[in-house]
Amino acid sequence: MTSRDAPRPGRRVPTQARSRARYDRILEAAAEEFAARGVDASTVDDIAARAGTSVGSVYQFFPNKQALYGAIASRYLARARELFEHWFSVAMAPEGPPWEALVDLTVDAFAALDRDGPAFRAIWGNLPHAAQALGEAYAINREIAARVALLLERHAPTLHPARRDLVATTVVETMTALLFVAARAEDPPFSDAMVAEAKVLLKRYLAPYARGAEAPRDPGTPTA
Amino acid sequence: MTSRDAPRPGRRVPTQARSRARYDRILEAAAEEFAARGVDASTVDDIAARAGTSVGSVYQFFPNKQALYGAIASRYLARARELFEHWFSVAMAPEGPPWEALVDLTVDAFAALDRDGPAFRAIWGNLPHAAQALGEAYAINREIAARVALLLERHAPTLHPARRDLVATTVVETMTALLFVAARAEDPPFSDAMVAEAKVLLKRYLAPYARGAEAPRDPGTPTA
Amino acid sequence: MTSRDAPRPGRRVPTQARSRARYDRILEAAAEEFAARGVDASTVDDIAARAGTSVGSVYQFFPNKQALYGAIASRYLARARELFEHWFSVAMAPEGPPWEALVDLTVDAFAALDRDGPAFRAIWGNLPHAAQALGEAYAINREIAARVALLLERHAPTLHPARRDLVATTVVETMTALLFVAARAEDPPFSDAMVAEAKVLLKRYLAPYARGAEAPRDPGTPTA
Amino acid sequence: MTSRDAPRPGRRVPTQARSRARYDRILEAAAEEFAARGVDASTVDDIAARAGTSVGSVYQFFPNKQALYGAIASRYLARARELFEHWFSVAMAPEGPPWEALVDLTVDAFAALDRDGPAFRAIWGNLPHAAQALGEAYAINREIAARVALLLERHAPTLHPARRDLVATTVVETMTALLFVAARAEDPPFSDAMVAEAKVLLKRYLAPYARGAEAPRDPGTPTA
DNA sequence: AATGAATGAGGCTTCATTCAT
DNA sequence: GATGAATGAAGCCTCATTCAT
Repeated sequence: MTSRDAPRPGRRVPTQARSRARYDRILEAAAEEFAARGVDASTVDDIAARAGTSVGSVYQFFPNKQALYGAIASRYLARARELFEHWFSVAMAPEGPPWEALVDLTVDAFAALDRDGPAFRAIWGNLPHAAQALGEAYAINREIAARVALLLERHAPTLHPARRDLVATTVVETMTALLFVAARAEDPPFSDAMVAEAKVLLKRYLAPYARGAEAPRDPGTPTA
Repeated sequence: MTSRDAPRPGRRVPTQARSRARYDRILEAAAEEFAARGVDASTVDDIAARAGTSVGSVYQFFPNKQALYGAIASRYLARARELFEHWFSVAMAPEGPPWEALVDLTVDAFAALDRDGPAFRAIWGNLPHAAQALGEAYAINREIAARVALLLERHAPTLHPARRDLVATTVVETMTALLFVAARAEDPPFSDAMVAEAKVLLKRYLAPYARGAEAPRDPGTPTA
Repeated sequence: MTSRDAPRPGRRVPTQARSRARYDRILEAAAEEFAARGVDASTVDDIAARAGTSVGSVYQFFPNKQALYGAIASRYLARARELFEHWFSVAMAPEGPPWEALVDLTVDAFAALDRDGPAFRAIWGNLPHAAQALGEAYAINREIAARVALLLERHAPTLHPARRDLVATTVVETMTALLFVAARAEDPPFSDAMVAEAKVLLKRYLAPYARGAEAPRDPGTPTA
Repeated sequence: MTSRDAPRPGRRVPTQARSRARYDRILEAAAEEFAARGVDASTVDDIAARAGTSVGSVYQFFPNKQALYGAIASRYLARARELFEHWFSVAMAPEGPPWEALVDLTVDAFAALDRDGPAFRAIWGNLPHAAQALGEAYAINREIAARVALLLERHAPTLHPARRDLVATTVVETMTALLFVAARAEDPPFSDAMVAEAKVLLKRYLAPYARGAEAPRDPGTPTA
């Protein structure tokens, strides 16, 4: 992950490693600033200072402030994709876990992703910047929702495709919102409770869909 | 919170009809700008132009840009409070509606609130500014959640108080997130579907709690 | 020239006149800075300070630094055009002055133009900026040379058109260069002598062409 | 002016072949950049890249960017001096060429100097930098004009010394300006025509002075 | 000696806020 | 009160120069 192959012992990690470390520190600092004050209120100078470097170095790696947001988001997305790829295979296995377990696993996975740092808060608290930073029409949630829709296709096959997208969007937005609250909270027990409650909510919401049919008797299912 | 008379700090609330109209136009213009480009990217000049006035007039009514956000949020909150007051009395009536209807009514009421203009998007899309604008530790959602907790007290009396707050927060954040998506969508049918789905979700989530007990058999209820 | 029509006596010149004066002061200051240190070495802050205003005011009138150069050049060009228009009519008159007088008049006119301020030095000492400031392919000298070519058409009708452009260019570049030296010199007598010498040079150069034919015997005329 | 040995301030003049080549490449690259975009718009990085080295190497040889301009100008001047030295001796010879031939030779020599590379354009297109780079009060043209004055002393001995300087300056500025236009032109035939025209102009201008007296009847000679 | 990553001063420009009219 | 020109602090970004490798 760090360098390609083991350099001659005791040498030559320098520039590469130095650079890489600096890059990481900058990204981390940016995420912290973005999470704490918002993208717009964060200054590149402050980010550099927090990263222990100079503005110049920031611009060595990133063409502008937006690009910092973009890099953070991309990183996060890459990891999120990995996660999904993993749960996908798990979920697809002939003897895969029941869907409830899948919800638990997914929420936990995302919650873990969030805990890894302030990146999560930086991204979801500044979503309007995503479009600018990742290409005009791009939306992170859209991408994640598309993957959730695929899961639904397996676990709620009778759900009408159009409805499926609606449900996927609902799931993603809800999970995101609740995990965001959890991530923002200073109080760890509360965070944990929030994560747990998110699971409860999602499972109650999805249960009727997952039952294999659209649960005709459920009072909450719209007739239209 | 800000009493009607006694025009303290935030400059004076205009009385003359002319002024009042201008004040409203400014707030409306600000909400539109905030919703469209975000608070930070909106300039006071643009807001004034959109309102058909001059910067000077904006500063006649508002001490600074943040105050515009604050005023929009306050207005929104005031209306939300009214709504709650109303549903409260309805819900409290001896022969009040069943809780499911209450969910429908509330979601619809909020959805209507959103439709009244871009204020909703302006507020929820720029939440980080809420603290700055409304006082350091203030959070809109907290206030709304507190009122939801009161409703829960009536409809899910057996829910442990601590849990109640958690549930209230969950409900508010979820509803907010989903209505935000609905409000943001360009596509009206999708918006409507989203609102409908929000009701479904909330009802499925709350049903076990509302059943009068913590629904011991529900698989989603955490044991801890 | 200043305001369109006499305002009610004792009133309403204010804003208009104020603004206009500021605009002029800024342009003057810019010309001085550009002439003294070059466009690139001049800072907008210094220009504003020299003009007795703030940067903001500079940007109220000009979108960027280049535009200052552009405005100075345009102004100069407009006046130069006026001059030419004038000499044109004089030169075209049935009993117009002999061409030698025309050279004197033109050089004097331009020399006067230069004396009006540092604009001349600002422009000709920073010519490379002309293209950027006035539109990609634009060149001031080209425009002036084109007008000189018209004069040549009258006074040296036998000169081959292609040659005419060459001569016009030569005249303009030479006059410009010499007047530039004169304008740059701190020593007024030297400046005057330089201007006089420029006339001498141009007249000696043009005499053979003006004689009505290409002066076959002139040893300096190339055979090719 | 800067003696060849004794490598004082401006860092050391390289001796090793490798170094020498690099030094030359850097200077050439700098001249090209300066000619193409101007001194201020050229970055040291771009120069290094064009020279196929690194910034560090540039600073090995030159203490700062100005010094690059200075070195280019010095080099050019050195060659110009050589040229003059040569024509001097030619012109001084008992049976030297007539002055007209000398003009042709000189213009051609300078034109050749220009063609040797972009150095000429780099220097004359960025004259404001000459003072900074070569010492506060220094002016290249002054030095060249001084040498031309020496030639005049021989060929127009009756010219009053004060006048002589004026004429020398006029000659230098004119020649420079015209050759600059020629050097800048993309179109080779036009360049050649321009050079030819410059000879024509100079010969017509100098003829009366060279005739050995101040040509009393010449209409262009000022009486003052 | 060569390299190029790191530094940070400083320039351009924006825009919240003030204030003269 | 209303207007919008004026102000200037502050942010983004560039690039000359330094310095560790």
